[in-house]
Amino acid sequence: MSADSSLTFDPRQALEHAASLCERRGTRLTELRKRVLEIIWNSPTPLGAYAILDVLRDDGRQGAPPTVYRALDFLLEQGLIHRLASLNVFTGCRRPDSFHGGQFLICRDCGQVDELTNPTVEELLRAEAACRRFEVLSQMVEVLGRCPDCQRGAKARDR
Amino acid sequence: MSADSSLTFDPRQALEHAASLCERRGTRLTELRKRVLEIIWNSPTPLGAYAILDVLRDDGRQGAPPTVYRALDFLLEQGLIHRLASLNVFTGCRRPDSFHGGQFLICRDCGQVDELTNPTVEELLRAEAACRRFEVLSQMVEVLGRCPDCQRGAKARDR
DNA sequence: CCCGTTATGTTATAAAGTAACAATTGTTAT
DNA sequence: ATAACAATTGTTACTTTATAACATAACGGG
Ligand SMILES: [Zn+2]
Ligand SMILES: [Zn+2]
Ligand SMILES: [Zn+2]
Ligand SMILES: [Zn+2]
Repeated sequence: MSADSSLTFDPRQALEHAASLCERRGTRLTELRKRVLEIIWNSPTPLGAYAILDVLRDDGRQGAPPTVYRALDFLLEQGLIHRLASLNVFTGCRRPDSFHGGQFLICRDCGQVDELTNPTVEELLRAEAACRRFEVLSQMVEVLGRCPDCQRGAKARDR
Repeated sequence: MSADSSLTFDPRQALEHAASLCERRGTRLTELRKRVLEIIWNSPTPLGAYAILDVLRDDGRQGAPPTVYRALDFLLEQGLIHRLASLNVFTGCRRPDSFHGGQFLICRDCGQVDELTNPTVEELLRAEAACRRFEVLSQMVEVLGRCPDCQRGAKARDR
């Protein structure tokens, strides 16, 4: 196990990282986009677009659905967030440097999410695609289940 | 490469297979549910719930969204179809005998879908989950890209 | 400063999914 | 048979998620 400086875990670090990434790329992480990213990182569980919109409105900012969806589109393009299609929610990417398909463990009960980055899975899928002459554009892996905490909770209740 | 009698590719076979499966399980593949499954299998590309509803109405049958969603829920429970979360569509399962997480190659351009059943991918994900003490309930792999046909089409247009 | 580009504000609407209750059909036990 | 119960389907109304279309504002190079 080696430390990996590119792994982001806390909001502040993620935002700084995102800012420098966008600068390097010549893309514009505007105030709105940065704020949406911050809202996502500040949440313990992934948020839906309308939940993000609610927070923006609490900020006092005007906004309608397109405001949020456009910011989300940008962040998705930049690989700064992932979309969990099975739940219609968005979560911050912990490895925004390298574009990659998302791999997630999603807790059915508490909604918490753990991002995997298993290169073997990605390669296996690429290989499967290649032998079918299928050109891969993006990959999405979503594993639904129960996190350790929620398993304990359920067991405790069983007694 | 060995032939596998449990692989279904055409609607008629899939329906027969589904009927016998449900009979063995003591679950009821009613006319409505069977018809929804047939509609899904008859379509060259996965269908959304409302597209299925349109076909039902063409049949002359009454129906509202819940009619379709309930039938879809049943078919999902029985493992007779999969839901592609990234597109909000449903597709017939080619291996309904063994419950499994879905693994799909989805063509961005024509919408056609190829179902993979790579046990190594499933095992790898289970292993990743296990070493995080995460209890797996279901898996979903969606690879978005371009099928061979659509690659050729795009190339032809490039000339 | 001017002008083209990009980003955001705004209104309205489409698409996907569900809650709640009524009516019907199927099943089981007298 | 028929009453009682369970499962399925019909029906109405609604919530949530996402996008289209157009107006306004901010940015950035000459
Ligand atoms: Zn990521
Ligand atoms: Zn949990
Ligand atoms: Zn399947
Ligand atoms: Zn195609």
